[in-house]
Amino acid sequence: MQNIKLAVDAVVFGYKAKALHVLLIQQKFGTNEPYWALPGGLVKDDESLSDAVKRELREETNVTVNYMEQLYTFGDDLNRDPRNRVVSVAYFALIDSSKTTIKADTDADNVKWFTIEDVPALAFDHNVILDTAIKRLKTKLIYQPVGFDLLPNEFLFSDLENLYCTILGREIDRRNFRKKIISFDFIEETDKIVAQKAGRPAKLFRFNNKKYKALESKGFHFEIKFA
Amino acid sequence: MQNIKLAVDAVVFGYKAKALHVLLIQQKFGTNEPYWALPGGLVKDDESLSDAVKRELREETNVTVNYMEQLYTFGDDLNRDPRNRVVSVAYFALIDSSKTTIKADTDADNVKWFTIEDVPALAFDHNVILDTAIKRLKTKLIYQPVGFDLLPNEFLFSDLENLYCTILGREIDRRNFRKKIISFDFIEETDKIVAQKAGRPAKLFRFNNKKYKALESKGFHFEIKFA
DNA sequence: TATATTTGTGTTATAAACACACAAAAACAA
DNA sequence: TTGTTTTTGTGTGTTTATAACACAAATATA
Repeated sequence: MQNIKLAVDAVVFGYKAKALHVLLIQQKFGTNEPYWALPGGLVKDDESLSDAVKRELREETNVTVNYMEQLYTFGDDLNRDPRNRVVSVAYFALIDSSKTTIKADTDADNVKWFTIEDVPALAFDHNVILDTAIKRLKTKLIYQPVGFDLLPNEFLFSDLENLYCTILGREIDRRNFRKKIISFDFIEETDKIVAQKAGRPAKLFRFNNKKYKALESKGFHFEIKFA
Repeated sequence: MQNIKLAVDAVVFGYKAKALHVLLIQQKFGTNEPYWALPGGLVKDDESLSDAVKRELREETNVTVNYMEQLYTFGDDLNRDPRNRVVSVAYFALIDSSKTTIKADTDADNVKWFTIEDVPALAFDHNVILDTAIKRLKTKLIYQPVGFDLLPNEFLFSDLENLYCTILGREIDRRNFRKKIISFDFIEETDKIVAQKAGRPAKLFRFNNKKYKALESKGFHFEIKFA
């Protein structure tokens, strides 16, 4: 008779104030020390894995995500949860944080965005899960147009560029970046222009997912590489 | 009280007779219809996921793999196993089939290599798992030097080329392919020359994993693309 | 010794990536 | 109102990588 518990955890990324953020929760456990942790919990018997993540995210953080995929299943460390043998299927999610208001709900005590640099020591092996997710995000940014899932529908070029710079952690040439992105047919220039804090006002752009999907099905491969 | 079983399954690829093969088993289940299936089974309480796969592979097929990584966790279909709720963590493995002799062992009835084209209807959702693994193999061939894990230590260029052609399912230019591969510092020419069935004898080449790892850690990115 | 088969090799053309600097539009301060 | 600061917007030449392409060398076999 097997006695292994199955859980799901979610790494939810958002991009605010020119920095990559991750969504963490602090659960109330009686008088236990209040570790921060990734949102997640045990899977129910009659529930799919992806439904379980969505339910936990709803219950604990009240967010809905733009993009989600399975990340990795953590089950090699037998004591990752000291109480039980728990295997966790981790998910990777992206969110437009500008249109989301997080709130503590039923079983969570506290929900908060942390910039990646300020993430504290987390419960269980959640720092390892987070590191895995950050690596995945970096490679996905290059090979798939997931950056747009971290931004509002209509975005400034400078925000997109800054997102790539800060997440990948390197300088990029503004002109070459812009040239490349604009060469994609699924990037649309709107006729809206917004004022900045200082300097010349900027155009808003839009990512057309329908056009992207059409191109992708014709064999197009998104890729953004820079030195 | 949760009642979900946790299993592991392995998709083991081999390359023989100029074709991609996968290792399947047929278990004895009393008088049940003998479906072919991926090697795998339930995880033990005191065993890591990767140990579980290795154990099942040893017990059921007696192979040791060159390369293994976690593939995906299948747990969205609640009835993928009609008997119980079973969530399976699938692994992806590569093997040099020339130096491996498979054999039926303790709890397996029958073990066999199938070419990808000849794979029958498998047990559970194993055809879905296999398809996922094939996709993963195709992308890994392009971005990581895993092709060498399907070949003997010392291999013919024509075998490597044929491996890429058949797995990716497209023609490649022999001269450009060779030029590219040889340009990598981790490909070594041996001084061995072997006779062919017909035609000019060919040199043996070797993949130097140590050199590859050194380059990789310096930021080198393997990539093979062809039109 | 001629024929079939497989290995081995170079060059040119085309496309993509890289490096690089200045003008335009606005806000703010003097 | 003028100049200073800040941010957006744009083009070209250089270098590197990919793409296309054909014939000679070495062996086995008829």
